[in-house]
Amino acid sequence: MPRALSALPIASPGVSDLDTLFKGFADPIRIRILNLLAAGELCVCDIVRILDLPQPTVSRHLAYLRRMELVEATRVAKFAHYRLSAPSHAVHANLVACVRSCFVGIPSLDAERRAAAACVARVASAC
Amino acid sequence: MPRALSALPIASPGVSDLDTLFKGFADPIRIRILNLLAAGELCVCDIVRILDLPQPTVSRHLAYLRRMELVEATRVAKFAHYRLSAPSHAVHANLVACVRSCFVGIPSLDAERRAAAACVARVASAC
DNA sequence: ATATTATATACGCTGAAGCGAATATACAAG
DNA sequence: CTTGTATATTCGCTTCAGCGTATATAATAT
Repeated sequence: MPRALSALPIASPGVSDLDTLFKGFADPIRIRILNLLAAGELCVCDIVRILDLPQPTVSRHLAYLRRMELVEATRVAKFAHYRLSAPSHAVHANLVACVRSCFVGIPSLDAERRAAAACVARVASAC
Repeated sequence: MPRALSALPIASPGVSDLDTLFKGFADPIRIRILNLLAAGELCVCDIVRILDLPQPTVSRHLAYLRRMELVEATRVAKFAHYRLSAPSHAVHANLVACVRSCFVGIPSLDAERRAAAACVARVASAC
């Protein structure tokens, strides 16, 4: 009796999956957004405020990241809450881990990640 | 007496360095080329043969990777020998490590890397 | 209903990247 | 010098991504 394939986690990606993944990271604004989301779930207005960018710019990049399946969103009342998706394969997992480890020590990213963490800390309520 | 900064290796990159780095990986052909070079130094004709792509296409992507400082080349007689550059910071190092570890198990990349390794093995001589 | 806040999308434009085909350069061999 | 092999670059073209502006949608409040 053959073993069932494991449900979701970690399949073998094709080259085009890798391409998609790296393209998701291949923009300075998206790098900054992914760095923020490494601190936890944020709504669009938090990201706009922390990165100090026009809202349509942020929304467009978030839509791009959603298409690449690098982030997920849920709507809670007026707010769209974005978070990093669970990695779908080893390379994806590695890149997310890299955001959490290798990005530390880069001053501008450190500052933005701290601001995001403060936002996440003010949990459910205002922000 | 303050400690001297270590010579070349591992400085703190800016966001635009990260952007440059990820853009280098953000193309299926470049992913395949970087995967080949993980096996060792190769000349352009090897890469052309293994990937079965037009030579100008390969040369153009190699030029791109050179500009991004992801690869280096030395000319030996008629042949341009390409290899991965030494990582210039932690994120770069992480990505190169990812090529060597996470790319393993992806069938098409495995096959191409094996072909490259065979090429590298036929060391100095023909190939 | 109207206004306000949050978010997403469409439009027109610009710039960069990719391709195939052709051409240029570099070197070796005859 | 001519030929042949290896590599790089240029050209014209197309596609895509990014931007700012404006507009659409969604939910809440008045």
